[in-house]
Amino acid sequence: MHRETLQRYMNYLLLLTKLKSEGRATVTSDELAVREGVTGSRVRQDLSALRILGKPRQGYRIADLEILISSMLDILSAKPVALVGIGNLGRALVLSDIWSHAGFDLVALFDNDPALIGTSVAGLPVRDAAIMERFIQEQGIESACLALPADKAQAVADRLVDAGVRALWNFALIDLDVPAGIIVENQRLEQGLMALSFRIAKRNQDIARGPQD
Amino acid sequence: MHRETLQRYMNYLLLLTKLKSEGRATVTSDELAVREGVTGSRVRQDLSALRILGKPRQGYRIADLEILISSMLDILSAKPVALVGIGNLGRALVLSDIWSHAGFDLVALFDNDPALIGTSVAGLPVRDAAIMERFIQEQGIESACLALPADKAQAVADRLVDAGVRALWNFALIDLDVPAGIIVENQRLEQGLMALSFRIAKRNQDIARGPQD
DNA sequence: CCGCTCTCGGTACCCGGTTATCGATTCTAC
DNA sequence: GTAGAATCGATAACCGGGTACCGAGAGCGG
Repeated sequence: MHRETLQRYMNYLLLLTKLKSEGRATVTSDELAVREGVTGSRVRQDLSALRILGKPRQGYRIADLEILISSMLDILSAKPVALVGIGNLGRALVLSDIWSHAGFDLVALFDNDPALIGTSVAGLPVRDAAIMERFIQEQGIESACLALPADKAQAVADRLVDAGVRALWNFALIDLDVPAGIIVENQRLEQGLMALSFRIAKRNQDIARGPQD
Repeated sequence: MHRETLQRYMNYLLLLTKLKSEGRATVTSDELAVREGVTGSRVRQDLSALRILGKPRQGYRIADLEILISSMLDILSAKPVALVGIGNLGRALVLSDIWSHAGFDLVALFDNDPALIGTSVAGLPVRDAAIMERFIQEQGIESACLALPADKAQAVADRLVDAGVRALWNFALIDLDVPAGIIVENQRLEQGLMALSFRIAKRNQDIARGPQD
């Protein structure tokens, strides 16, 4: 599945949550399509791929969509995950509610700063990074989040993989080098900002060239 | 230009920086291609679109690529940008070096927490959100970053747009409703984590189905 | 009960992104 | 200087995601 398709599913889910909160029970393919800048045909194909059936003149049942998309993304489970690096970014992530929304259960925090070790964030103790491997092995944790400076990320990633972690969510701006089969999802904040820069430049060019085109 | 193409350019840039730091002066299309999981043909077309010329048996000059890709993304400029919301995420962003790397100059911080107003982060004073509109108008700031809870983001976005901001980098997990012509770049951390969840589920399925396929 | 309308499900088509291919060019080796 | 290898630039072929279209079924109005 292509990244863009996956993103559409996630956006459907976001929109469904909003619709449900408004009391809606069903939604048509065209409604979902407009928000994504895509046609109803595409939405129907997306949903058809998940074996979701709608009804003519009614649309799709929102509850069904939520369950099926969620289970495809496997965000209803509670995969244990560790977070390494309790800086500002790490703390922001700990305090957010994204973990459960994405099927994870944040169970451990690690840092190597003596001033932080032993403190708590959102009820979770910050543990000494020195015991990281042992803890991860004992708990059978297979996912980890790296909220570290770029120069420390590779070394920590190596240690995590050795300890049994098989999926990494990486915020450091480097290309992690990991063995085959280990999943790395890079969250490149910088790229979002660069994309914004590009879009601004493009808009300004377009305006300069022909405002009414 | 499609999002994926844009991302390739940004990844080229990231790799070029790394290569340059290793002392390399030129790079071949195939080298760039491998990292992106794409063919040399595609890279050559990407670069050709920027009117970048390479030389047979040598490749492309890294310095040229950097300049041309950077100027396409307009990341060599220093567009003033304001950041609203000095929580953990906001602080992490202030302290990062992404702004200059993406062609922005972080010039103002805003929050409405009296305990924060007047303090400094990375040398920048946190200003009272009450004077946000005036400051932005006076300084001619056209870009802003929203590092706020979802329930406050829309209201702040409205105020910013009224004050003249025309591009938003939004970390709140909502679809901002803005007038036509205003650019919104959503940085959905949640989606990165969901994508990781999906990829883990998919890998586990693949392994269960046929390890050697 | 009978059309009418709306929306789904499936199919065919289209377009653009990706790959493959080939001639052209330049560097290396001898 | 010449042969050979490597790599670019351009073009053609391919492929798959996206769209358009059409028939079918479900609700609505009379």
